[in-house]
Amino acid sequence: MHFELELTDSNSNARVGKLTTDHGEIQTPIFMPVGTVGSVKGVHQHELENDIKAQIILGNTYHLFFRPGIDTLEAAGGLHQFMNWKKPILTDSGGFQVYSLSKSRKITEEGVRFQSIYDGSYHFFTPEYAMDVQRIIGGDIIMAFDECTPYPCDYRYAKNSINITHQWLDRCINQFKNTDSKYGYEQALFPIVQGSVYKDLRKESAEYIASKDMFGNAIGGLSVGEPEEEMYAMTELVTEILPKEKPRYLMGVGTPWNILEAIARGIDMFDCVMPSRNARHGLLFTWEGTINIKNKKWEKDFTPLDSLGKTYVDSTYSKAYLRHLIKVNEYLGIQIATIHNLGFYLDLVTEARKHILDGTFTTWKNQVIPRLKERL
RNA sequence: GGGGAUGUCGCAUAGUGGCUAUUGCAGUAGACUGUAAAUCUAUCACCUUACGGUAUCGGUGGUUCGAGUCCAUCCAUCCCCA
Repeated sequence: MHFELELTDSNSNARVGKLTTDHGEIQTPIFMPVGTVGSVKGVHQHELENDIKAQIILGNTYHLFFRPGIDTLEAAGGLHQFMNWKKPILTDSGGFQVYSLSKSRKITEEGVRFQSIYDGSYHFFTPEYAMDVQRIIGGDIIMAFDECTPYPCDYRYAKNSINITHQWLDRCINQFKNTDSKYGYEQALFPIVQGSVYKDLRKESAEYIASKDMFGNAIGGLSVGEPEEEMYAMTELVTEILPKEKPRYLMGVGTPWNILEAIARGIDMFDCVMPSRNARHGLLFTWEGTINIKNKKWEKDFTPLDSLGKTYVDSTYSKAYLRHLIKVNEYLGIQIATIHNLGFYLDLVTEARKHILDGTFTTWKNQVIPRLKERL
């Protein structure tokens, strides 16, 4: 795997780069659609590649571990083969699910004991096991097993938590180095910075993570409910510490404007459920603002779904038609909305990339954000 | 012509004497940030920004301290027999 930093903006920390994996190249900054259980909900792999123009997607260790299970995934030859997605995949470690799903979980230095949401069975995940499972799933990029702290989170808890996350990281790295890829292509392990909204903890964590000299680095524990300003401040602080020549991934972010602000602070990779989930719920992101397509005002609006949108659904279907499909619960409505939103997110980062390259990023960003925030 | 049944807020429903008439759907709006989410929340008779107020169970009349619920009658719809 190889990352080439092509250019850094002169007016901001925004960067353009190219990440090369055994499953192809990724132009950064990039948005990675989330495909939790072996599918990006509502769309075909064909649409993902050709219409949305996704360059890499996510899979989730926690959910895939339970369904279909690692035996099936291994027998299938890994997730790429199983789902017939030939481009890169990144898998999350399950650390976030242990935080967001388990009511009864016990975190110790050894690992996490938690109850499955599917059948109530008890499981014990360790950093080593999280690596093993991710070897089997076979993502090109795999994530360290971390603890994602909630917001708000008191200082003592956050401080203790980064210690555990850091210890776990060492064990992840050991296990990662002591095992091999199962399917003949390279996998890269990304460690994760934590530290809640505390500057000194973020700094300490970022320095620790940077010292591990891994292929790329991630920032976790943000966009969990904290004010946007805090999220930006933490991102800024951490990106100043993380090495410039390695890709930086801000986990779970975010709104279109969050993404542009984070790009300005030196982030290269994003993932978020928002475009795909909100599509299913009828909320569309466009260059002119967000649209709640379920609103009565679109009932007889036969103009194109998104006149500035670049996917074929944007010009093929009208707002009134999509509103109708969503209102009557037709699957096609979800499919169209998801293609639109994910297509828009990919267009967003592509435009950002262009503007970084031609030196107009900051002006463009400041111009476009107020419009993105409009409610149509 | 004879006999029977049923009428509850757009639709469908619960409710045989007692406190704010139930629930679902539809409608209207809101939420959603490393996805247990095609989900969740609010609202959903009328007036009021709100607090709050006024109604209401096909119509009318009656019994009762009190009626969606009991009685009479009318109206509407459906079914059966001629």
